[in-house]
Amino acid sequence: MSLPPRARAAFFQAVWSITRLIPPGQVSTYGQIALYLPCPDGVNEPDFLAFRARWVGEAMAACPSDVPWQRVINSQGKISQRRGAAQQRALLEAEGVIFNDRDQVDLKRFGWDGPSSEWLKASGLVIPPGNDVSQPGLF
DNA sequence: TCCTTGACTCAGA
DNA sequence: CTCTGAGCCAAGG
Repeated sequence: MSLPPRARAAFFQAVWSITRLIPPGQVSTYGQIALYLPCPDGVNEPDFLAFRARWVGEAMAACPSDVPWQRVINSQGKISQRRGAAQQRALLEAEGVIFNDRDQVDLKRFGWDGPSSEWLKASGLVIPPGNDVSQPGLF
């Protein structure tokens, strides 16, 4: 399977749009953002489900300067290791996000609830089951 | 064309 | 809690 350039560009744009909604002092995860994105046409559904979170990571690696990329971390509540990780932590701490002694953020406390159902509907994105109620366990 | 690397996540041990 | 393997994509050398 392959992700056509147009679909890839649209996927990245959607990732960035959602990321821009994350308020300062809160964080989201690659997997959480992926939940709102539909499987692009021509893409194998099972493969999409397995790789969408990684694709969100790819989108973050190529994001425009107006995207608050620092607010997206991994599902363990940690900053994914790479060049720039230290800066990401510094930016988050400056916003009030607290890391524990294992370099993790408490997603129960700092995790973002996600876009409103109205926003998702207006954007043509996926409204995950239970989006109207909080799901502290997932994020 | 082959090989490597990469901002992921989940289940199992 | 930590570590590994599976999933098997996309870009660049």
